[in-house]
Amino acid sequence: MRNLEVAKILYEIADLLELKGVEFKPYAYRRAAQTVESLSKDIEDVYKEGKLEDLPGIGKNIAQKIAEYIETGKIKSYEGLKKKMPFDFESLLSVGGLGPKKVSILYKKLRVKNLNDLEKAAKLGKIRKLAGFGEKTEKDILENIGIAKMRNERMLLGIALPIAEEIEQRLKELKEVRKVVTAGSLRRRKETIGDLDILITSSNPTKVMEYFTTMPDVKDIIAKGPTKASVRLKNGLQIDARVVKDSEFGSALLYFTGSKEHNIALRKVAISKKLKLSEYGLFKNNKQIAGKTEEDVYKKLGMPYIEPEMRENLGEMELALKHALPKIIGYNDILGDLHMHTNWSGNPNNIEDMALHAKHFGYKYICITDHTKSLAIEHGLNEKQIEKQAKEIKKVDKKLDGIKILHGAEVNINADGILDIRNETLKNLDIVIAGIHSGFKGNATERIVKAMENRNVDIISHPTGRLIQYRKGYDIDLQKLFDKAKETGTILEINSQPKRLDLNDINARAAIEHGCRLVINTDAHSTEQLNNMRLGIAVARRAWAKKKDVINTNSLDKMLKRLK
DNA sequence: GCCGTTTTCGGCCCGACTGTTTTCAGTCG
Repeated sequence: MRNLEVAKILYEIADLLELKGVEFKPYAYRRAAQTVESLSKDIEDVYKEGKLEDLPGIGKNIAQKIAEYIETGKIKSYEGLKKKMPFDFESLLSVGGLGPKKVSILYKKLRVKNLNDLEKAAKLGKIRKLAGFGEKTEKDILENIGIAKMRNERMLLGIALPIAEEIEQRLKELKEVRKVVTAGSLRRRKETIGDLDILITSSNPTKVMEYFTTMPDVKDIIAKGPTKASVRLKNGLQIDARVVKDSEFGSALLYFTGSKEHNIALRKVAISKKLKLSEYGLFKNNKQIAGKTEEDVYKKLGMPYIEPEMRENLGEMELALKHALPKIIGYNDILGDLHMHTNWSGNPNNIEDMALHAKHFGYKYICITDHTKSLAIEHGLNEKQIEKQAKEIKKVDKKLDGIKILHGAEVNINADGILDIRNETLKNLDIVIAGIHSGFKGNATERIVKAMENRNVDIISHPTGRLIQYRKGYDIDLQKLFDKAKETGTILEINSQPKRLDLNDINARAAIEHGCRLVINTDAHSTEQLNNMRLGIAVARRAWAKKKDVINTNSLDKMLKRLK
C-alpha cells in the first residue's frame, strides 16, 4: 500500500505552494492528502477502478497527479516545485514558531537553507535585525531548533493516557477547579498523541493558569494568558490548557477535542444553517443558542451526539445528519480476554494470577495462550508441555469461581505457512491463535492464508505485525487476508499492546466492512498488561466496530460458537 | 484546486497569543 507515500507528497505540495504564497491551493492539497491518508482501501486499487475523483477533496487535477505517481513513480510538477525550492523546507518548517512567511524571509535575507544555517544565523545575532523578527524570536528559534532536531515522535497512547490522568487528578484537587477534561487526540484515543489539551472550568482562571504553569515537572512555559497557556514538561510532552466558562464548556470541548477536520465540517454545517460555531458556542445573530454541552451543540445542528473516537470527518457527519450513526462498542462490553501469557513461557505471573486479575474487570472467561516451541526466546511450549499445561489449567479452573479458564496457544506460523505444533495437539485446545513472529521479509500473505485454512486455527494474532514508530509490518495483501478470513471464519485480532494496536483503526474498519469478525485481546505478558484492553477497545471504536463485530463481547457459550 | 439545500463562480473555519508592533501579521491549534 502506497497511500502514505502519496499523502506525504500531497502534503509537501501544499507546503511548497504555501511557501510560494499561493492562496487556497494548499488547503485543497491538504484536504486531498487527508483523504488518502485515512483511506482504508489501497489507493492503487481506487485508481485502477477509475474512481479517484469520487474521493472527497480529489478532483481532476489531483487525481491526475496521483495517477501519474502510480504509473511512473513521479509527479513532474511536484519535482519541478521541489527543484525550484532552494532550501530544506521540511525541516525549517518543523521549527516551532517558523511558518512559511518567516522561513521565506530567512532565506531571502540571510540565505538560510537548513537547520545548520538557521542555527548559525541565530547564534551570530543576525536574525534579530530582520524586520518582523526580534531578540525573543531569535532566542526561541535557537531553542526550538534543538527540539526539532531531537523531537521524539508522537507519544504512544498507552503512555500518554496515564500521564494525562495524573495531571487531571492534580488539577481536580484544586478548590478553584470545577471540571477538568483532557480533550484533543487523547480523547479521540488516537494511537499516538502529539500533545495534551486540557480543558478546565473554574471560579478563578488566573489562579488555575498560575498553578498549571508552575507544576513541578514543567520545564518551559510556551505561552501564558489569562485563559490559555502551554507548557512543556521535562519528559518533552507539551500540554495546552484552557479555562472556559460553564456556559461554553460543551462548545469548547468540541473545539478542543477535534479533530480539526471534524470541527471544520461542523462549522460548515453551522454556516449552512446561518449559524456560527466557535469554541464559545453556537451563535445565531451573535446570540449563543448552544454551548453548555456537546449534546446541545450537536442537537441544534440537527444531529445526535458523536462519540469522540468517531470524530475524524470520515463519514460520521453525513450519517449523523441522517440520524444513522452506528452504535459502537462500549468500554464495558468485553466479557473475556482470549490472548495472554504466563510463567509457562517465561513470564512473571502464573495461571491463577492472570485469572484472578482478569476477574476484577468483570470478565466471565479468559484463555491462556502461551507461545509455542519455535519461539525459543519466549520459552515456547512443545506438544508435551501443552498437554501438561492442560491439566494444570483444569486444576486452577476448578479452584476458581466466577471465571472460566480456557486453554489455548499462540502458535507460530513458520516460513512455509506450517504451524509449529501438530494438529493432534491443536485440536484438543479450546482456542488456537496463530501468528507470525519471525521471518518478516517472506510472503506473509501466503503464510497467513495457509494458516487460516487449517481448521484448528481460530484467530490470527496481530495480523500486520507492525510496531508503532518502529517497524512497518509485513508486506501483506489485506484484501486477500480479509477474503480468506471471511471464507474460513477465522477471527482477526485487535491486539491491545500499546506498541501494536494491530489491526489498527483504519484496517479494522476495512475488515468489518469486508464482513470479518474481530476479537480484542491484550496479549498480556503480565497481570499489569491486562489493563491494556481499553486501548484495543479504543481502536475498535475508532473503527466503528459494533458489539456484534467483536466475538469476546459474547457470553462464553455464544463466543465458543463463533469459533471454527 | 475543489466544490455546491448561498451550485458552475466565488468562496474556502475561527480565534488566541506572541512579538514586534503603534494597529497587526504570523503562527498555532
